[in-house]
Amino acid sequence: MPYDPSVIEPKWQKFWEDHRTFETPRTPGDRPKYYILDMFPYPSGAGLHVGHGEGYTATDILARWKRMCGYAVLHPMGWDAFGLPAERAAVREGIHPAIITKRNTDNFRRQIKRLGFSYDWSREVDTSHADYYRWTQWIFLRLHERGLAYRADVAVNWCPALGTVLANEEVSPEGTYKETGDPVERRLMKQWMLRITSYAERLVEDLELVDWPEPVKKMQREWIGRSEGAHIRFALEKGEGAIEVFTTRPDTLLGVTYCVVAPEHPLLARLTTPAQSASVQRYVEKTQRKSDRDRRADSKEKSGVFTGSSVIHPLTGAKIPVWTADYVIGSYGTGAVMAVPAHDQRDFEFAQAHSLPVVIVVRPEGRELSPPLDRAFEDDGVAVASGAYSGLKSEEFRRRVTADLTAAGRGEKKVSYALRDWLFSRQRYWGEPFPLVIDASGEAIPLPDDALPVELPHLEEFRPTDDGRPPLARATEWLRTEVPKTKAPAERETNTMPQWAGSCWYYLRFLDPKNDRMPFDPAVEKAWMPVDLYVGGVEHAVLHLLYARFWHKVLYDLGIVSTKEPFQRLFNQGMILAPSYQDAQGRYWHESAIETGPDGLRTTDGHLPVKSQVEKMSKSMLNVVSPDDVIAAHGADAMRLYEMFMGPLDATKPWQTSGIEGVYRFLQRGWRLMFTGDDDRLAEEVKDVAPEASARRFLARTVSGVTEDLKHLRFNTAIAKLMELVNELNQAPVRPLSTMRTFVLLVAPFAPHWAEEVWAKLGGKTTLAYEPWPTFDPADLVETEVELPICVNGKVKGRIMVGKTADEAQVVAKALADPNLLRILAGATPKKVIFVPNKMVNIVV
RNA sequence: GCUCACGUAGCCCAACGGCAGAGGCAGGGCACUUAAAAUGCCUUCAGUGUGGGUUCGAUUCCCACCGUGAGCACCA
Repeated sequence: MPYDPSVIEPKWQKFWEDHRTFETPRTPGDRPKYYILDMFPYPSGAGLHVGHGEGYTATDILARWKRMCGYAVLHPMGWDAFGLPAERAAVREGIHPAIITKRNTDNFRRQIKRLGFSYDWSREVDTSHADYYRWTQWIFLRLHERGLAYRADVAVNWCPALGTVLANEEVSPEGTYKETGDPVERRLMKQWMLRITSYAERLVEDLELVDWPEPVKKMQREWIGRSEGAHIRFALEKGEGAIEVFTTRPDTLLGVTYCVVAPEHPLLARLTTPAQSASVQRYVEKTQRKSDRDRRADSKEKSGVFTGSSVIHPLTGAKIPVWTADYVIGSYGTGAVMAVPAHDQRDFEFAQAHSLPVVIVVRPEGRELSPPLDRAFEDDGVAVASGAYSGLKSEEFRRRVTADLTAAGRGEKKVSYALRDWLFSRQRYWGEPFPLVIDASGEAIPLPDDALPVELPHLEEFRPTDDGRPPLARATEWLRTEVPKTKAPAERETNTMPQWAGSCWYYLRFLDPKNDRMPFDPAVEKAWMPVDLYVGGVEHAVLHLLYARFWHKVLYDLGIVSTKEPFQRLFNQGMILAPSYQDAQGRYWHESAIETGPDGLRTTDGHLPVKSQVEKMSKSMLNVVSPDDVIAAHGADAMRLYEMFMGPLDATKPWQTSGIEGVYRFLQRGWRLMFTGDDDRLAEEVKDVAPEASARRFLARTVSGVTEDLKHLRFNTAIAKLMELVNELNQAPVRPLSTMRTFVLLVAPFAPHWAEEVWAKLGGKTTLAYEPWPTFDPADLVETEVELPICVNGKVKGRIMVGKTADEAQVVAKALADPNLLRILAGATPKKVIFVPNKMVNIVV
């Protein structure tokens, strides 16, 4: 039988399933553990795409390799199954989201299984099942007990198109929902919040503990936005109280020429004088109407109005006018700033626009700064015109003035974060219900643990109610309940948790997925955590990874997890793009409708000229590659190999349908190395003999190279080395059986079905999944002789063979004796000779 | 606007600062075949985006610019 993936792949998938080949014991026992995790998918209606396949293939290769290296490998898969798309499909199709979700997860499972991944399916979890979200609710109660969950009237990101609010992290800089591009507006609503800000410091600090890509750490640091500075109080000129500002530059305190409060600032009304009342009110209203997007777009012109009031400078006692302007953000710092136009570009622009004075109080070291400035000088330097502080360097100034203000009770050192609390409720049906009730007075009362799960009631209609309440308000029976202790009437919360909730802890549930007494057994947690390698797309750099880290730290504080961080090593696979074809009208054509004409690419039908470009895969661009089609044509093993062979795992790279031919041929050639004809006859060249020295060395190099590449996730070069080995063996008159066995084991993690089948044909009695990974004799890697290039002035002019241990004198003597080199040197005396052992000789004349 | 990553044959991609090519696709030739496909063998193809610098020697390190991609964007 020739190599036929459509026969052997289902056969081995069934074998693995029947024999529970990849079920993992409850704890690793005395073997070293390796927890390798994929970011579990949201099972969309579109099915698996090749981008999923890339990450899952990479982790599967590593999982299989680690098993062969003797590790206890935990490699689970599950479904992030709550979410908006299923709910929208439910409205559209009139089918319950649970049914749609089941349909989608069934399809995903089928597609994933068809790729032959070695997941332990007995640990599968689904975040939308009550036996899972029961524990999501349980964790919420722990958050609530610790004061980390609270309800507040907050200005939220309301998305009218979706009919729900969104977290800050879900809104793009343009003021749209990141997923769909629908516009988002500001609205004041009572919402559940999680106090992630109280973990801000640790979320920054503990990034030091993990082995993550630097860009991801950077994005998290920037999102958290830690900055050190001071709070300084400017007393109101009239009446009690003060404006408190946050600044990172207390050393510019003497350069303050005005203060600004945000239009949302609580003191604004008190500050506004009757004479200014009308213009301030007009300004505030104008600002409120502006979306975030407009506010940002208008950022070039610094608008604002004078309040009519002044505050007292905490050091000089001078009167400082107070303005309100929308360039100051109400929700950051204290919502008020001291403006130093000479040393802050934004303040400078505002001062220019409104003819406010500019006072220079810092000059660059070794240089004077003279007015008028054409822009702010924002660097550190030396203080000038700052009374007793004059002459101090900025750093020293900051320390001293902060201490002085503290002593005077007018300020103190302060760290500020850009991170805001996490908006944790959504006006949706298809999410986790909150485990609490709201009594007649409007107070939220948590339910006891034994009341969990609070199950989602069945609904037929998933749109918001006519009076604008969330879909759950339609479940009138479910809604009416009582306070558990007092039996007083109460209502359930009609909001649900956001999609991120379930994915915040799924990696822990995988450890003990069937446990019905607790989320997971702490003993099991200790044995497996942390996740050793977590692979997924970089799009989750801030959202999911920040939220999960936050929950994990809360669980750590509760003493139910043993590690500070959940994911020790993170790897982001690159995006896979695909060529798309567009005619002059901008219409897209599928690759199959394109041919090469005399003047370039054109459509086969009608011969319209088209241009091709490489873009993100998308339905509308007709360039989506489906794993089902690829598998049907070339099999899962070829698909796996090609996904890895395209290029480095972290690179963005284009899918080329023709590229898969190469790896498919590799599998066929590998097969034919061992078997000929239509029966299972061994090829004549395969003999049970010991390999010759040179063949042994080649194999040792391959084993060593592939092993090294696997360590560093360099799958593309590992596969290239296996191809080299096939090319080499193909030429060889004799193919020792032991060499062929080693070859098969090396291929096994990459193309497991192929490898199992060949292994069995070569006499294997059972799966090779736990066969020891091939080793080699290091002596075989040592070359006794090497060919050295001889350079003259850096250019290669010849090459000589020398012994590996030859010293400089020997090598140079041999080089200078080379007739060709003698001719090139033409009697010139070498000025200098550079000798790099085993690398090269460079003669400089 | 700011930050980061990446630019190597027609294409995808390799090369501890040391011979630019490991591998694959596509192209060409030959063999097998009545023919084609498949297969096997052989083979063409770049001097590394541009301009400087460091070095005996640069695809690799540094600077500037161009191009592509990603992230951030009044955070005081």
